[in-house]
Amino acid sequence: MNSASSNLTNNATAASGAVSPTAGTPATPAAVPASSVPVPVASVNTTVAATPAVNASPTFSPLYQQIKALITQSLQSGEWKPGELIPSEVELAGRFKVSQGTVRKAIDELAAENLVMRRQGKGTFVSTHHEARAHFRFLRLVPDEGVPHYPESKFIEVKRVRAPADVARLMDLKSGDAVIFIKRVQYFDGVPTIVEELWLPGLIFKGLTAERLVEYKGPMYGLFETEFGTRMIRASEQIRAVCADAGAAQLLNIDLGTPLLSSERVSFTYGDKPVELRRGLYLTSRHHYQNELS
Amino acid sequence: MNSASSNLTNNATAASGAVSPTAGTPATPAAVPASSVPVPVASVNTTVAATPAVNASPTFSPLYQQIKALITQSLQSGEWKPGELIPSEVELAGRFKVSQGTVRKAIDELAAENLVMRRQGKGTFVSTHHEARAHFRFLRLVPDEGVPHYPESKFIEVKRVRAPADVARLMDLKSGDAVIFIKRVQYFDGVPTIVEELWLPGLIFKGLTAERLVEYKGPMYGLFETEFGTRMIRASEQIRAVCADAGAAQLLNIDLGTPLLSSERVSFTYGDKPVELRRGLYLTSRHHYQNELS
DNA sequence: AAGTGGTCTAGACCACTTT
DNA sequence: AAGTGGTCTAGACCACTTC
Repeated sequence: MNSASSNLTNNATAASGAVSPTAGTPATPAAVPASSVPVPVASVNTTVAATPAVNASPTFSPLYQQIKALITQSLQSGEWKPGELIPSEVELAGRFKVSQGTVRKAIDELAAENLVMRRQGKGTFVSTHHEARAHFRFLRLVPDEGVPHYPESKFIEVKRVRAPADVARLMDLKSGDAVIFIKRVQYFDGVPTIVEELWLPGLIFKGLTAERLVEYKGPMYGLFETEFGTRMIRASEQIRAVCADAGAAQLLNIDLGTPLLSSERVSFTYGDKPVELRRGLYLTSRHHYQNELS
Repeated sequence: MNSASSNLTNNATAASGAVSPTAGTPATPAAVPASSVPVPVASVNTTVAATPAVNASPTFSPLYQQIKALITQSLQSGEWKPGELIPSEVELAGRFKVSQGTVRKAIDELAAENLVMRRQGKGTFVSTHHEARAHFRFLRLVPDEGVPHYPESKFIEVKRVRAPADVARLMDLKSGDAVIFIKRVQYFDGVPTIVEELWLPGLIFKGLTAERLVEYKGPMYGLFETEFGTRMIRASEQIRAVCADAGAAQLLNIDLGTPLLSSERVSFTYGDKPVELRRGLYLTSRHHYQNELS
């Protein structure tokens, strides 16, 4: 009988029990007033109430992971926009009915994944691609000598097309779905160094035109984030060495057959959803691809 | 008067004060018996007593960073060897006279840097290159199709030489210092795919011969770790596209001029000390260099 | 049952930023 | 002074592994 509510394996319940200086009522040990017990958004063994679909099965996940998911949802939904301040740890703890430490651990992971940035004394901010330090997160090509700086873009082509089979497969679309195709050349100090082709889902990037790309100053990912509400948060890249074909040779002003670094990159937004395919050819005679292994 | 010891900015002191249910002696609030106060290895604003050299200046560093440094020293000194179990968090907390939470945070970071591996219920182990999961930490070349597996090695040359200027510079040696030079070809499914040259400091790798390399089965880093007490913990890599020269073409059985991926990699051991220079040429017609950006 | 890491809470204080 | 994140402690309980 006193185990009436003990099947709640929620850690928070146990912890609240530790606050039990209210244990002056030995007669009804199980009769804890519901109102005095903090009600976390979820128990350890169940999914967060607000979580839509997906996890109907008994999913084991620590509280802080559930909080992390909730915060991520707010990021995804645009409740807090890139560059903005999110609520303080104390406030979030209150909202989710958990301790500050738990919120802290959730935010720690989000910061490690570059979704948010902490600044002591100021607060926690939503990461944005409109920042010097974010500019080279996905562009690893740096000059052999001198300081890295952002290249200039010249757009060769921007059009709406139907996705070829290989593109569709990589972007989780159906073959023939509408996509935006972009081709551009990038210059470092006036030297053409990168030629790349991009594919973006037409549905999300409706209204993306050559004009908007040209007039926009700054990294393309900044434009995507601000104008299309789509933020790239990670990418997977495959690199090869290839020979320059006629097209690349002309655009990069190099000899046919010059070795180029080929990169095929798929970028993902929240929920591991692929939202960009990028195929680039890098001239590596005065630049190199820098990678840190750990 | 009761602030007699408040100029001690050590957090531990403050926390110990919180244990003050011993506050039955209001007459002498500042007279806390020294023996009852845990004496951390260091205060927040000073360097750990055991730390040799380097930080004589007033160095600000959180306790857990100091603990992390102490643990790293024990790893470096070989007190706990690769693959071995390190003392439990509780034990380390006792040794360093800090709370388990502080040790925990220190180990969290070491685990994030792949220096140790935690296993719930078992303990924390020193990372080792003798493990399946470690094998591809530094080798990012994976087959376009099929499951990655470790290549076979064929050694072309192993000799003691004097370090050329460029090699010496990258490895923090003096030009002319003794180094071990290794040249080998690596095969995937019998297909020659990688030709690479390695330079290792002669002082550290004294006694490294072709025989020992050939007879040793498994990753070279495993051999280095076990036989020479030198563990690679991170590396910095520069990648380019180049054309196969005569030597590479012959070893890889390809046409002269075939595009190859060129990698120059410097590997570091504890204390960010460079201990290996590796220059590789990768054939990327059936393999690619895989990189995750985040 | 005992020991390990993993989670969660609560409360203190510190360092930094802004008002 | 007030608010934020950053550090540190203490203690509880959970999940997993081993004896």
